[in-house]
Amino acid sequence: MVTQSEGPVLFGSPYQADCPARRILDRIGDRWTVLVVGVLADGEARFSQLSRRIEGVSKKMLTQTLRGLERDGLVRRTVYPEVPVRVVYALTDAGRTLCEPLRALQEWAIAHLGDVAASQEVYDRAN
Amino acid sequence: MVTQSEGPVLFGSPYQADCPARRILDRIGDRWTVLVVGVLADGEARFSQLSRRIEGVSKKMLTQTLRGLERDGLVRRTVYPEVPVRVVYALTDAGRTLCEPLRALQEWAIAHLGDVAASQEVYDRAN
DNA sequence: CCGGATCCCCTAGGATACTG
DNA sequence: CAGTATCCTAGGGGATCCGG
Repeated sequence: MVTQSEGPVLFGSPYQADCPARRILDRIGDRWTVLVVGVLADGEARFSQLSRRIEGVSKKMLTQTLRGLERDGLVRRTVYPEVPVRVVYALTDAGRTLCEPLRALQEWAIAHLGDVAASQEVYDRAN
Repeated sequence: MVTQSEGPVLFGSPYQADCPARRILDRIGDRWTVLVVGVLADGEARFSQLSRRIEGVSKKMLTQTLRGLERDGLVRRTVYPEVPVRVVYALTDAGRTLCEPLRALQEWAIAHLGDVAASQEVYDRAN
């Protein structure tokens, strides 16, 4: 099964400009991006709600991350010009499609984290 | 469909010590880790081969990444004490299970990169 | 309440040279 | 060939203050 011949198998040469691996890594390689998508997967949220649910994120990083996702068309930002402004963030249809692969990753994590931890212990004991 | 109730919701509270999201992000958040696994998905490889296929990675980072993967039990390192030493890296069974979710991500990237680029252009034009 | 603008620190990680 | 050790700097990202 590990065979591979032609076509854009695996991750190809990671430094081609148009290499998908590069792009996707630039996007999800950033921890905050993934966490924001994770929270928004539960439904829309306001800035302060995101701030609270993603403990440890600074306003600067949260803003920056949301701008990036908005630019990518994965998140929609809606401003309600009320008295104190209200801003709501939600995943777009495109953004929602990203949840699936992310969930697969999370499931992998849940399924294998125990083994990984055990392996680490063995490794550390031997070193 | 975006409803959610109980259970380990997508990424939950990201700062619990045992939160899977945290762990998995620590692992795949790093670009080199993902690229190494991607290359090894094609089969075992020597240090210099990895070095060549993953253009731009420094020896320091490659070593560090491989050590991390070995510690996690995802990669097996075999040393052949020949004249010039020969060292071969290969995915373990556990490591191979990680290929699937990663592939899903890559497929997402391929499918949506065009839209993302288009969205960016629109966004940038408006700003 | 949302988030822009600044300052500033710290460390991830690249370059280089050396060893077994 | 397969690393290890050392040095050094770019910029990620936190803290803080301000404006709409």
